[in-house]
Formats: sequence, C-alpha cells, structure tokens
Amino acid sequence: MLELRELPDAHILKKFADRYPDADIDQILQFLTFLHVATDLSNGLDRYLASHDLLQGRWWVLILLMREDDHCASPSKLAEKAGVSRATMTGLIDSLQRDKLVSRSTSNKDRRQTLVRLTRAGQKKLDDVMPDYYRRLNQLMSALSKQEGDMLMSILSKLRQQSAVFD
Amino acid sequence: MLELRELPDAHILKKFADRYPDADIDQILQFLTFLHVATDLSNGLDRYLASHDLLQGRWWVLILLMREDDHCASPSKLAEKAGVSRATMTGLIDSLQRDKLVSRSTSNKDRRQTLVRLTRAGQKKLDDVMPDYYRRLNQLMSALSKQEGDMLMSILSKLRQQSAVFD
DNA sequence: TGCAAATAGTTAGGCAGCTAACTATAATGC
DNA sequence: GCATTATAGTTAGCTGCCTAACTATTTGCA
Repeated sequence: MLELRELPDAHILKKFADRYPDADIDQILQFLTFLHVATDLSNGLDRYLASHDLLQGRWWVLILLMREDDHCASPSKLAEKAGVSRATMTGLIDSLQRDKLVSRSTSNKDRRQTLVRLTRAGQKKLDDVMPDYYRRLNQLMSALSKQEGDMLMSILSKLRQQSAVFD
Repeated sequence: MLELRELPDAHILKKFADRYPDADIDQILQFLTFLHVATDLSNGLDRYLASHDLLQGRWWVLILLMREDDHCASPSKLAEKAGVSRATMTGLIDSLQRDKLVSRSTSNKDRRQTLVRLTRAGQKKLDDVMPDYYRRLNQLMSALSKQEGDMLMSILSKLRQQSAVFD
C-alpha cells in the first residue's frame, strides 16, 4: 500500500474539483487519510517484526499455526486464512522452514497433502514477539476511548459493506 | 499489506490472552479489523486502477504531476511526495515513459536533475480514470454520515499521533 | 582554485506478492 | 476399471517495493 506523504491542500483539491465535478473534498480527504494512517501502522508493524527477523506474512503463518490445537495445518488452509495465493504460501513456508520455525511432512491419508507444523523454535519466536507486540498495541489503541473504539468498529463495518464499490 | 481473511474468534483470542496476559481482546480486534478493511479498500482501488492499466504507484505519479502548475516535477520530489524510494520512482517513471504518459528531460540549470512532465496522453489517462474514481469514492464514503466522517478523521488523527509505538 | 562533500539519478540484487502452467495424487463416473 | 476431472503443492516468470552501491554533477570551503 502506498505511503502518501503529502495529502492535498485546499488549493489543489479545488483544482481537481474544478476539472472533475464529482470530486467531494471531504470524502477524498477521509479516504486518503484512512489509507495513509493504515499504511503507516502497517509499515510500523513490519519494522517491529523485522527486528525479530519476521514480516507480516511469516508472522501471520506462525500465528495461524499456533491457533490450531495440534499446531498443524496444510499450506492451502494457511494460504486461504492468510489471504495470499498458494504460490506465495509455498515461499513463506520455504523461508520459515529454512529458519527452522516450521516443519513439513506428507500426510498419510492423502499423499497430495503436506502438513506444516509449528516447531518448538517457532513457538519460542512467538513467545519472544507477542508480549511486546501486545504491549505496543495497547499503547496505540489506548489513544482511543471506549466509545471511540466502538465507533471505529461501527465505521469500519459500514466501510467494509461497501468494499465492492471498486469492482 | 496482508489481507487477513480470518479474524480470530473468541475461543482463539482467549487462548492467546491466556498465554500472553498483556493481550487486550477488544484492542486486537479493532487493530486487525482496521488493517483488514484498509487492505480490502486498497486492493479494491488497485483492481479498479488495473482496469485502466495503472496501479497506485503509477496513478499517484500522474496525480502529483497534474497538481503542479507546469505539470513538471523532479524524480526526487515525486519520490518524496509519493513516499517511495528514489529507486522505486525511477522504475515507476520508466514504466510511465514506456506508456508515453510522462516524458523525461534534463534540466538546463542543474544537469544532475531530470524533469518529468505529464504528457497529453497522461492527462487524458487521468481524465479517463478520475471521474469514475470520484463517483465510486462518493458511493463508498456516503456509507458514513457527516458526523461519522468527522469522527473518523478525529480517530485517525489520534492513531496517527501514536504511529511511533512500533519503533 | 581545486578538492572534498553533498546531491540527483540509476543500477544491482533481494523480498514478497501475483498468475499461469506444471506434477503428483485422489475422486468420479461411464 | 480406466479415463476424466479435481485437488494439493510447486515452479517459473512478472511486478513493485526496498537498500546499498555506483556515476555524474554541483557546491562549498581552505
């Protein structure tokens, strides 16, 4: 996602609104600011994870595995839950396996299927990363009151319902 | 940014909260939902732009050039305003120049400097893309009342002030 | 004035995402 | 019961992002 460092000022917005009459300045600012802040936070999270040799993709795979009672899942399930293609998941698992944070084995029931398992080192990596992550998240979200947090969830829900507008 | 397709349910959140006492379930849900919706919208925008042979990076360069009164800017200024590295901007300009949407020329005053100019075809591309973009944006943001829009901006501003929490 | 430092842009190489095409295995149905 | 179809995973090749290193040019100061 793009890190728009310079949101338009009133002069520029007017220039665009003159050429494109459908432009609504308040809506544009709300949308761009929304993407801007989300990108900032996402990049910040990546910087934090990078200090532990992770990025969101690899980190998310570890978390998805820890969610499972037996700490196991197939690559396709992981791809689906993480929202990436199976090809991308292959690469993520390759790199996690290189770092010995997960292991691969072939299923006996269905020999097409691979089982990915969180290793002891993978669990330790999460135990290193998560407490500090939650403390930082707490600091971040404490900027909002209980009421603002509820309001945010309500607004996000309304925006999500419109997510097909670009299709 | 990751498209987390499966947000945690109450059972999973409890499992994590048990192992990591600093986890605050409401805060985690707010944060993940925020990133999730933003990613959805960003991907949607990219899909729309892709139907016009653009993506956010290339599109943003055209917009930044149109903002300028002479439709010109240097690669470093563009990189700074778009929030990408100068190396990335070189690639974006290369690809826009291949499509004849921008042109390059060397500055006379400072022969280190390149001037990137929006071509007539580049302006036409924006005239193709922007009206429909603004109409879709209008549909998206009309899901929020005036009051909700103001609230969103206030919430985003508070979150942005915390954006260093991950450093 | 001439050399060191700063600046503008590009190139090289890496990573993480994608789609499309491929291999191996399993399921289905005539 | 064998051929077709579907499914799981990987590979190949593309894109756009990054940092670090490089070239060319300008600036600044001793």
